Amino acid sequence: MAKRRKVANLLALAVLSAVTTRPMHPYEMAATLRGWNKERDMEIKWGSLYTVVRNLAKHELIEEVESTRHGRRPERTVYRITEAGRQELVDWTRELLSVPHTEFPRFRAGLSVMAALDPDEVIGLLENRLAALDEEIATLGERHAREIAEIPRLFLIETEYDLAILRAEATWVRALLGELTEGTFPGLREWRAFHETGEIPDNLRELAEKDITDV
Amino acid sequence: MAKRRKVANLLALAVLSAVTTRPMHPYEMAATLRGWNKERDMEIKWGSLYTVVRNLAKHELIEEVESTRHGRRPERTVYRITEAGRQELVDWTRELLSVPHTEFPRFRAGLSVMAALDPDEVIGLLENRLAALDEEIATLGERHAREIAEIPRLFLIETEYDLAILRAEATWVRALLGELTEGTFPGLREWRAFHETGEIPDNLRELAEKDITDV
DNA sequence: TCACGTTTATTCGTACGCGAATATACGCGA
DNA sequence: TCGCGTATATTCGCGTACGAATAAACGTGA
Repeated sequence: MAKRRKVANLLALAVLSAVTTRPMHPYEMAATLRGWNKERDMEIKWGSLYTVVRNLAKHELIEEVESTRHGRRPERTVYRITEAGRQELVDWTRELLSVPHTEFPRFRAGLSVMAALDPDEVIGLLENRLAALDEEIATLGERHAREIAEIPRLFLIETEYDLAILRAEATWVRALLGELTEGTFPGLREWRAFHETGEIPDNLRELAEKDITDV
Repeated sequence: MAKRRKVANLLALAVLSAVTTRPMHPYEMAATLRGWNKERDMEIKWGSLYTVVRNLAKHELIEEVESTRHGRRPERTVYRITEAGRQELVDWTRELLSVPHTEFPRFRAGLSVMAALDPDEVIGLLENRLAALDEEIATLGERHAREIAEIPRLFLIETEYDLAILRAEATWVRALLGELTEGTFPGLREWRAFHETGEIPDNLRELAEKDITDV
């Protein structure tokens, strides 16, 4: 499914959704998206805005309406969405909702090299993480409670998703921490020994060389 | 906390962890990382390998050991990790484990523009997603069960994390789907009406213009 | 009213990420 | 032993994302 988009940057999706409401010039798009708090939903780099807008126009997903100049200010080009653009917005949204895309959170990368640290240090680090997670969950939860009074749930749904995932991560970290502090994590002894003596256990050495043919 | 890394690409972290075991030349690093299934843990683009290695060397996190040539083959440069490199690996791992980094999964972006689609279509899309999620959870679960027999849990911990998050997402999607199919999702009527008539309800129009001053 | 910070609005330069190309060597079947 | 597919190993060129620079206009407090 997940096809190649003519303009791949997600900021383009946001721009399309903004110009759906009415024609705008780039800075107005930025203001609109900021007003909608779109920065909470995706990684937006405002430096990419004009590039993205130009690319959208190049591929005729939006088109120029007029170009005016006020006083000595730089020229402002107003764009409107095209039929193809409307189609792209809908099609892209469909894809994002229906096709799970394998993501690589940085925490996952960290976990994958966790063995590089002493287990006792890992305990401390995970405790820090957990505290930060709990705090973020609290903050987000309060904000959501505040906003749900004014904004239809349809437009806060991403926050609810976010909260669910954050809670799941906190739960998982808490469980792992439990195993580590209580010493029930299998292989904990060898892991600790490795960091005390600096010696790699035989079974691990074997593993490290797995699948590596002599080059 | 999260400071600027001299080499920011996560592939650099993987390279550092590879050359920790013994000095290697780039292609050997690739083979090692592939043997460790590092591609499951982070987005790895092999086209970036030589750039990353060069940058690591430039910043003296790894250093050249020897440069040999076999027959007419291109020259092979063997690198070893430096003390600074070892430090970077440890420090980076610490950061990844302890500091939660706000991520922007694509699904979140999709949810944030969900209103662009008809609710009845959304139901179908989410059902697709759920099916795919369930299947992936099953596959991952089986693989984990198979591998835990041979590999210490310490090196499968990312998979367990992955499973936990996938399960949480599946649960959340299932719940949302329930509300949509049973019609208990608040504002569902307005959402549907908007897509039938194409008319934006007054309270939404107001919202859409929120925070946008006349430009 | 004038100095100065903020908002409005866009352009520019470049680092670097990465797809694709390149080129040799090796294994193995016919 | 010859041909061909695959593995070995690295270089190159292009696009684009994005930080930083630019600059006018506006608001406001003294």
